Amino acid sequence: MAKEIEMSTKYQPNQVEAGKYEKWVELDLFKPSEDDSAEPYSIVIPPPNVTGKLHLGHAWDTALQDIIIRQKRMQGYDTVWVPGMDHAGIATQAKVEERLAEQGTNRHELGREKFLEEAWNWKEEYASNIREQWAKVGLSVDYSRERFTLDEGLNKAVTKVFVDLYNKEKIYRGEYIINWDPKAMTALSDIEVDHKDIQGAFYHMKYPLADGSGFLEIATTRPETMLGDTAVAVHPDDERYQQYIGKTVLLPLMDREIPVVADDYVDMEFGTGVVKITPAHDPNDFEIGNRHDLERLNVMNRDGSMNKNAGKYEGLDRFKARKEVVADLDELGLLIKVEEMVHSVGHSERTGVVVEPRLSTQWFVKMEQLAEEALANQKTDNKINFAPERFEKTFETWMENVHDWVISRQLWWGHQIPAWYHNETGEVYVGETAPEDAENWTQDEDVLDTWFSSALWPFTTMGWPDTDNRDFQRYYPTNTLVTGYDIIFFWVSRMIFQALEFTETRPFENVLLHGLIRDEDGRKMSKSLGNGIDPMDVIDEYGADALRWFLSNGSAPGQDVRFSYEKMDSSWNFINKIWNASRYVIMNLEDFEYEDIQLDGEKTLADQWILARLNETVAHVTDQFEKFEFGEGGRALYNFIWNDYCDWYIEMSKEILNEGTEEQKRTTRSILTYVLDQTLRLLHPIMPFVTEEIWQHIPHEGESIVAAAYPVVHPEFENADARDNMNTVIELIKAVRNIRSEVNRPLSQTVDMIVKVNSEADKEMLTANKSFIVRFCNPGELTIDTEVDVPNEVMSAIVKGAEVFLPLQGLVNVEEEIARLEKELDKWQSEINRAKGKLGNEKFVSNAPDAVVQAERDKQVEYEKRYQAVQDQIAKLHELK
RNA sequence: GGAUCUUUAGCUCAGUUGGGAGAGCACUACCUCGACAAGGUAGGGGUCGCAGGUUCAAGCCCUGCAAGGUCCACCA
Repeated sequence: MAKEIEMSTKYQPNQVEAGKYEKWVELDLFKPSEDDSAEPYSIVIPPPNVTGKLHLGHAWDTALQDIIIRQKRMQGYDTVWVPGMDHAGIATQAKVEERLAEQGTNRHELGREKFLEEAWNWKEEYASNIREQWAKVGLSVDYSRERFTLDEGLNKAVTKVFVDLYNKEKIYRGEYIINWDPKAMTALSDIEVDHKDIQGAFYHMKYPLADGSGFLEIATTRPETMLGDTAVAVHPDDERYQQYIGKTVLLPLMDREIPVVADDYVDMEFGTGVVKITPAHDPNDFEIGNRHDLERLNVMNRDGSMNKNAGKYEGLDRFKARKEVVADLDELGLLIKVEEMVHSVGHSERTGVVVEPRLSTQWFVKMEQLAEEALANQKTDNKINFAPERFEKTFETWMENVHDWVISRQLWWGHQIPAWYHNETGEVYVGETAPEDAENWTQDEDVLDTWFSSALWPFTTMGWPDTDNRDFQRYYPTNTLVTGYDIIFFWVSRMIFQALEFTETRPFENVLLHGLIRDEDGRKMSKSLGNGIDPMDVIDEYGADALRWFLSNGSAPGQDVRFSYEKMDSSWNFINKIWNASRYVIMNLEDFEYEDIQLDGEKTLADQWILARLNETVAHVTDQFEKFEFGEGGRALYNFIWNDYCDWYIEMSKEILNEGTEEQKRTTRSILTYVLDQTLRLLHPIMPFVTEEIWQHIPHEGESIVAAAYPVVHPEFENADARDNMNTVIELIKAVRNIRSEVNRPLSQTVDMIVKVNSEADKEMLTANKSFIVRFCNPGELTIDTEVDVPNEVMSAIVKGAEVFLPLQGLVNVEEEIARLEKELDKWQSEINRAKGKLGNEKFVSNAPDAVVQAERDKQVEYEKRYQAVQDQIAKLHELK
C-alpha cells in the first residue's frame, strides 16, 4: 500500500549533508535580498584568528549567529552576515616564527618584508581551512563581503583612527611601566596578562645603613630587581623607622648609596614595613619614583636577561640571576630567610611566560573620556542591549575602572604605527601618509595591538570611513553581535567606545553572550590538558545538525555548557525521529502533490487539535527566538514533534489512511504534509541540512527551504474545544493502557470497555472518535453512554468527563485493586483538601486573580467527582469479596 | 578584598514577568503492531544547598550562611 521511498530507515547525516552547502552558495541564497522595501538585519562574525582550526566554542558561537540570521532571512528581512578573520598579531607571528625555526631560520635573518610574505602565506592557508569548517557547520555567510583585519581597507581605517585620536590628544606616547613579554619581546595590555597562583618565595634580606648604624629588613619575591633599586621606602607615620627617613642605605651587591624615603603607599602592617623601590621594574615603585624624583634604572634586556646596569650579573637570564643574587646575599650574611609562599604571578596570555613589568616607551590610548562616553551612552536610547542583561554590569564595571590602553606591540605582523621620527631632531610626526621629506624620517617599527583593529570591525566591514556607501547606510549599526562573555573586555567594550567615537552610534543593537564549552568532566578545554574536541570530528560522527541542536539547546543563555557524547546521541536520536516521521508521511502521500494540499475539508478532532497545537508552537518558538532563548524554543519544538505529532497525530492518521474515505484521506494527507512542512521551517534555522533534505522530499514550492517563508500564527487554527476534547480522549486512552499494563493484558488481546460519560456532549464527542479509541485500546466491545450497566468484577479509572470500566472476569485481584484504588482515593482526598484550604482562605479568594480562584474551584468540583467515583468502585469491590 | 555565576531526580541540565516540579540519559515491567528497537507503552525516583523574611501563594523576589566555579583588583 505505502509507497517505496528513497530515504534510508536510519538518519545518516553524512549522506544528508553532502553537497547541500555548495548548492546553497551556488544559488546565492546567503546574499542579501537587496529588497529595499524589506527591513535590513545584519550581523558581523567575530573574526576567528588565522592561527589554527576552529574549536567547539567557535562552532557554538557561529551556530547561534546562523540560527538568528536564517530565521530573519525566512521572515523576510534583507539579511547580511559578514564573515572575516583576524590577523591575531602575537599569536600568528609566534606560529610563523615557530615554523621558521623548524626551517632553521628566523625573522631577523629574513627581514621584515620577507617575514611578512611568510605570514601572508600562512594566513591564506589557514583562511581556507576556516572557510571549509564554516561550510561544514553550515554557516550562511555572504562570502562576497569577507574581510580580514589586516586588509587594505581595514589598514586605511586603522590609520585614520590612530591619526584622529592622536590629533584629539586621545593617543599619546610615553615612558611607563608596561607588561613585557620577554619571549615575544613585546608589550602587552593589562588584559593580555593572566594571573596564576604559583609556588614562589618571599626573600627576606638586609640592607645595611650607610652610616653603619644597622640594617633595614626588606622582603621581596623578585630579588633580582634589587639590582635596579634606587631607594627604599617606609610609611611616614611608622614610628619604627622615623629615624631613618632621609638617611641612606648601601645597596648590597651593587654598593650604591640609595635614600630612605617616606611614602603613604607603604603598608605598615605588611611584611617589615620597609619596601625596596625599583622604579624601572614595578608600576607602584614607578609612581613612588615620580613622587620622589628617583632615578629609573633598567637592569634588564628585552629578552629578560640582565643588562649592563646589573653589574656582574649582566647576561644572565632573570631567573638565573635571581638564584645568584640570593646565593651571593646569603654568602654575605645578608639573607635572613626564604619563606615559601604561593603568590599570583602574571603570565603572558599568548606565550605563557612570566610577564616582566618593565619601563618602556609605548603608545597609549587615553581611556577616561572614551569610557565616560560609553557609560553615558548606556543611559540613552542608543544603548546596547546585553543578553543576558547581567553582562551589562560586567561591561560597566570594567569601563569604570579601565586604565589607559597600551596599543603598541613590538611585532611585525600587524598595522604599523603611522608615526615617524625625525632622524636628527627626533621630532614626532603622525599622519595618514609619510612625511614629505621621507628620507629624513624613520617610521615607528612597532605595530598596533590586534584588538585595535578588531575594535573597528562592525563599521570597517561596512566600508567605513566611506560612510556614503550602501552597506554602511543600510546595514550599520548592525543588529546583533554574538560572542563569548570571556571577551567582553577585549573586544565588546572596545568596539563600543570606538564606534561611539567614530560613527556616533552604537556598533550593534544587541549583544548576545554565551559561555564556554567544557569537557565532559566540566574542565575548560585547553591544549595543555589535551581535552579539546574537534568539532569536525563531532560533525563526521553525528552531523552538523545534531551538533547545532546540542549547542543551541544544551544550556541557558550565558551559561557554560559541558560537551556530552550522551547528549549528542540524543540529538541524533531526535533528528532520527523527525527523519522517520517524515518517512511515514512521504510513504503515505502516494501521488499527492503540492496543489492537492487542502486544509478546508472536514476535519477530525485530531486534525483540529494538531493545527491548534502547531499554532501554539509557532507563537511560542517565535517569541523565544526573539529573546534569543533558543533552548526554550527548541524544547517546545521537541515536545510538539515527539509528543504531539508523532505519538498522537501520526498514530491517529493511520486510522484514516487505512479506513477513511478519499475525501478524509486527502484532508489527513494535507495536514500531515502541512504540519510537517511548517515544523521543518521552524527547525530549519537550527538544523539546516536535514530540514532541507526532507523538505525536498515532500510536496513543496520553491527551490530551497533556506528561502521559504517562516511560519506565522493562523488565528483560524485556534481551537480551545479541540484541545479540551483531545485531552479527554488522550487521558481516556492512557487510563486504559495503564490498566492493561497493571493486569498484563497487551494490546494484542481484546478487553471490553464500558465508558460512562457525564454528558450528552461528551458522549457525542467520544462516539465520533470511537474508531481512534478502538485503534489505541483494542476493546472487544465498546460501550459509550450516559447510563451503563457495569459488572461487578471490573477495573476502573476516571478521567475528565468520563469513567471507564474494563470487565476482567477472573483477572481482577480484588485485594490489590482495592489497595490501588485506596491509594488513588488518598490522592484525590489530599487534592480536595488542598483546594478547599486555599478557597477557605479569605485572603486568597480576595487577593488572587479571578482566573486563579476559578480554576481552583473547578478543580475542587472535578476532584470531588473523581473521589466519589473511586469510592463507589471500592464499595463494589468490597461486595465482591 | 570586590563582583558574579552555580547548588532542582542516580548523572547532565531546563524551569521566561510568583499560581500544583520537567527533559535527556540511567532504572523497572511489558511490546517486534508496515515511520522509527538508537523504537513503543506503562511505571519508580525530588522537604528545588541551609536559615530567615516578603506574599493569599516562593524553585522563582529580599537578607544572611555554606559549598563549588569564574572574572577583576592587590600581593614590596
